[in-house]
Order: sequence, then structure tokens, then C-alpha cells
Amino acid sequence: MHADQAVLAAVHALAQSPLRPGVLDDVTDVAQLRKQLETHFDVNLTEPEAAHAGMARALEEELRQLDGELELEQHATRLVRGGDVAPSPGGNPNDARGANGRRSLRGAAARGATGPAGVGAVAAQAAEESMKRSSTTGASTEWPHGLAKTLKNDGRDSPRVQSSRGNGKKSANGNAGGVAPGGGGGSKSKKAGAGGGGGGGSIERLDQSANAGGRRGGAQGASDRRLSVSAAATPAVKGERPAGPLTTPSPTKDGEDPSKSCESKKCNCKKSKCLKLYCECFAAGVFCHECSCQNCQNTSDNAGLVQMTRQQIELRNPNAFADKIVASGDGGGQHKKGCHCKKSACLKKYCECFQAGVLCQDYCKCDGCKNKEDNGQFGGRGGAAAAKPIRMPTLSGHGTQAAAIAAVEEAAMFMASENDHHGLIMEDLMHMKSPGRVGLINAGLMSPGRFGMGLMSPGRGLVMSPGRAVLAAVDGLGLDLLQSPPKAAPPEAATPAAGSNASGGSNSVGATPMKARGETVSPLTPGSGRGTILRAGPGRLTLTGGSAINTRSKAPPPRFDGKPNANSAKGPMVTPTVTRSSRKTRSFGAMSGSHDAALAGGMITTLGSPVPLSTPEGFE
DNA sequence: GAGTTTGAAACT
DNA sequence: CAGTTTCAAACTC
Ligand SMILES: [Zn+2]
Ligand SMILES: [Zn+2]
Ligand SMILES: [Zn+2]
Ligand SMILES: [Zn+2]
Ligand SMILES: [Zn+2]
Ligand SMILES: [Zn+2]
Repeated sequence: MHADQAVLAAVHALAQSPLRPGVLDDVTDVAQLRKQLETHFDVNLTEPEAAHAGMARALEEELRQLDGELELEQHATRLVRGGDVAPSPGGNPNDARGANGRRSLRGAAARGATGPAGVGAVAAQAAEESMKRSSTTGASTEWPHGLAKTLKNDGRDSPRVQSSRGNGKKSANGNAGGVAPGGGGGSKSKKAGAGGGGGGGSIERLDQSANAGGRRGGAQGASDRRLSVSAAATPAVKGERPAGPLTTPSPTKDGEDPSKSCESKKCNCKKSKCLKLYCECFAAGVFCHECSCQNCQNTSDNAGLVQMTRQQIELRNPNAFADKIVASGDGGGQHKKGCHCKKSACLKKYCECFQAGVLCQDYCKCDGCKNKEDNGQFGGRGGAAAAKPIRMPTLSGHGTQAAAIAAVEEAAMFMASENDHHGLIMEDLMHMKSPGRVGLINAGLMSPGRFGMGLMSPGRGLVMSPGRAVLAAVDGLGLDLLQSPPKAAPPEAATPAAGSNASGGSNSVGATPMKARGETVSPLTPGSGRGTILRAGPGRLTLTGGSAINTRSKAPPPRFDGKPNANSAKGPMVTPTVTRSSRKTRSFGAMSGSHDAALAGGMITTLGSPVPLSTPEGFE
């Protein structure tokens, strides 16, 4: 029933579309819906298999179009840029194709990577969305690297933060209650999403513009704090990263100015001079801009010092600026080192896993973790973190190597910069450095950008458009309309990481390349190359949330999320739904694990690090 | 806004 | 490495 209801909800949402008045108006039950769809699109839903290809394609096309139109209307203001909003649902190669990868993300989302929510949730969201139409995206702002941070006042920083409030109810309704870190609740936290698509902007890093122009979509990201840290880290390497290395987090509102957009994070460091990883700005690779820090040395005037400090840190820990969140096989991301939470049950942002929106791994050393996959309940993933598990792209192979390379490049850049004016921002340098790499990265990595995918928006809102929702819903029913195409894999595009999950669909089985599950060790660690690093830079995991945590059932010990009570009743309806997890992946190429290695290697090579990368990893 | 809690970063 | 200390964000009131 859930599925049916979900479908209906979605359908209604669709029906409301001004673009298609009358369509589906009379649908009151699934059977009818089928019929309508069949009639309207001239397809035979009863035997999906047969018709599949052809009709599915047609239908998809239609929906997609509709989707696009709606989006334009509704979010005209939103910057769509490339990423997020992309029309195509899951793996459609079309969109995905080249560029960056949004596809993968999107795909993930669409498929339920996010999982918990399930079809029902999606549909509900869709419906919701239609209602709210106004909402912009979300709420919080993100940093360059994608993390979110809570803004402290200061201004308008996050324009949208409050949106959630405004809309209000949404959250209540539904699904998720709330655990999601970012988004949900309304609390102040925010993060934003800038990156990719939408939103507004993102930090202003130059890079962005560069990318932007090109279109990278979003980035992937990580989360806040140091999770993704890296942005700056290796600038060069990161070129890809959406963010550039240093820049200032400027707070501009999201309005126009692409160059700066809304992001605002500001640190409040008092004793670190903003030259230690304690400082979010420093960790993220940006100069402090309008921060409230004291004795700040992380300024463009001190670029040299900043660089040196950074290099030192990297020497000690090559991975210091590497992303902490890497892609996991199932489409979600995972913390490379794992968290060590003792009291938060990994349900608060104190936990890096949770903050990044990824589930805790076996190698996390947390106590009383409530952010582990488990949950057998529905599809499976439900962890709290669900916050938003987006999948990240995988980029390079061995972390260490990458780190080493990064360090080298960084150094190189620095030197270069010295020649010129210091004032330069690393990003600039980066660009100069190796453009090629950027391209690669963009191509390979992707970034999902937070919302990019569609399902969740930061604020919770759903992002899925009605059309898409319908598709999803249908999918849930088992119709699987889209499946068709042969799209299989885009050319090579790569899809690095994506590969990993890609297959997901089919069988769940084993494939997961990375997961490797090792027992303890974090697979991701450097040495082995299994894990790919996501490069966080800018990335964004988006936390926001909406996720789906499931509150249901057991109440966790600590209250998650922000508000303390809030739910007394809590029992909102969660729409668990999902009869099955719908994850199927549509298109991506499926690749298997091997890729990683290959890709990684390739990438790295390609990157051409100036220096010998040989250093395997060695130290730490 | 002040004060507390928390867990990563830094240090020993 | 483990054990502490330091630190700034997340959270609470
Ligand atoms: Zn700082
Ligand atoms: Zn700062
Ligand atoms: Zn500062
Ligand atoms: Zn944790
Ligand atoms: Zn964890
Ligand atoms: Zn945990």
C-alpha cells in the first residue's frame, strides 16, 4: 500500500502541473494510473518487459521534459547550473554523460541510495514540493568543501536557512523525522549547498568560476568541519574540487554574483591563529574572510605562511588534507578513518560520520553507535546518517599517493605563486597548473552535489520533481519504466566510483568493490588502495538532511538532531515504505571493482603529478 | 549570549 | 601507538 499511495501522491503532484492540465486527473488507484499512463503515452505497462525500451524511453522523455519545465518555473531563481537539477533520472546517460558526474549521484539518489526514505517518501516529498514550490533549496550553506556549518548569525548569511522554518511543516510531515543533520530540523544549522548546482553559490573560489563555466556540477562533497577538508589542500590536485583552495568564504547572499555566493562560514578561532586544522577555514582551504577569529593568520596576506603551515602538516600527515569521506561501494560514502564517538551515539554532528551524512563503518570506534547500517528494516540502509549519503566519486587511488602528490603540487604552486604576487589565491595557481587534471576530475568525479540528485534537498524538500517522482513511484511498484535503455554505460566516462555501485541494481550481491569489508581496518586507508578518495574538497556531502533516518522504532538514546524534543509525539508518519529498496541502478556502467584500481592509477598518472609519486605511502 | 559537551587535532 | 591536552564547533540553557 505504501507504494500505491506513494504513486498516487506523486501522480497528483504531477497532475497539478500547469503544463499538463488534466492529465491524470482522475486517477484514484494504481490500476487506473497504469491505464492512464498507457493511454497517454501509448505504452503497455502491463508487460513492461516487452515495451520497455521503446515506451519507457518515450515516457521518460516526456516526464523529463515536464520535469525540466517545472523546474524552470518553480526555481527560476535557483541557479541551476548544471548539476543538480539535471533532468534525467537516474542514470540516464544523456545527462550524465559527460560531464561530470552528476550522474552518479543522481543516480544514486534516484535509486534510493538514500535509501531509507523509500519510494513512499519520495512521493510524499514530491507532493510536498509541489505545494511549496517556492522553496529554494535549502537551507544551509555550505562551505567550499561542502561541509556545512552552522552559521552563527552574522548577517544574513544563509538566506535560506530559515527556509525550513518558513515552510515549516514540511519536516513534520514526514518522513524523516529528523535526524538529519543538516537539514532537517530547523535548527540553525545550515549548510548550504552551493556547490553545484544550485545554489547558490558556493564559495567564491575562483575555481568555481572556472569550473562553473565549464560546468562541473557540483562537487561532491563532504561535509563540514574537517571532514572534507581538503579543499585547499592540494590545490592543484584539487583543481577539481570545486572549491578552490583558498579563498574566503564569503558570505554573500545567494543572489547573483556568481563569484561569491552564499556561503558563509566563518570560524571563531581564538587560539589557533587559524593555522591548524582546528580551524575550519584552514582545513577547508580558504582564507578567513569575515570570520570572528582572533589573531588570524589565515589571510591572503599571509599566503606564504599559510602554505608553509599547510605543507608542514602534510608532511606529518599526508592525508591531513585529504578528504575524509570516500565513496563506498554502495553508493554512499564513508569516513576514511572512522569516528571515535563515545557519547553522541553518532547521531549528532559531533560525529564526523553523521555530519558527513555517511554511515559508520565497522572500523569506526564509536560506542553505542546508532549510525550503522543495520536496521534491517526496510531496504536497508537506514542509518541515521542517512543524512545524506551521497555517493562520492572516487578519484584517486591511494590516499597516500594522492596526498603526496598533493603536497608536492602544493609546494610547487606555492613557489610559483611566490613569483607572482602572493596575493594570489591558490586557485589561480591551480588553474595554471594543470588544467588537464581538472578536466579529468570533473569528468570522473563528479559531484553530486548535494541536491543534485534530486531526492533530497537540503531543506528537506524534496527535490524530486513530480515527474521523476512518478517514475520512482512506478519503479517502486515494480514497473520500472525507465529501465530500458541500453544506456548502459556511457562510454567510458568513467564513472569511477560510480562503478562501484552501479551495479547495484542487479544484484545485490556481492559486488561491491570496495566494501571489502575488512574487518577492521579501514579499507580506505592508504595503503591499499581500495578506497578511493573522494577528494573532498568542495565536496559536499550534503548533509542536510533529510534524510531518512528512521526514527522509528527505537528511540535513540540521545536525541538526535537538534531539537530536543520536538517530537513528543514523534511518530509522524514516516513512510517507511519501501517495500523494497528500490535501488536499482539504472544505468551506470557497471563496472566492477576493478576499475578502481585501474582508474585510480590512471588518474593519478594522468594527473601527472609533477613529482614522482612513488612514495607509496609510507608514513603517516 | 554564556556555558557545557564533544570528539578530532595536536602534543607528549 | 596510547594517553593527554588543546581546541573550536555543536549543543544546551
Ligand atoms: Zn579559524
Ligand atoms: Zn576563518
Ligand atoms: Zn581566521
Ligand atoms: Zn561517530
Ligand atoms: Zn563513524
Ligand atoms: Zn558510529
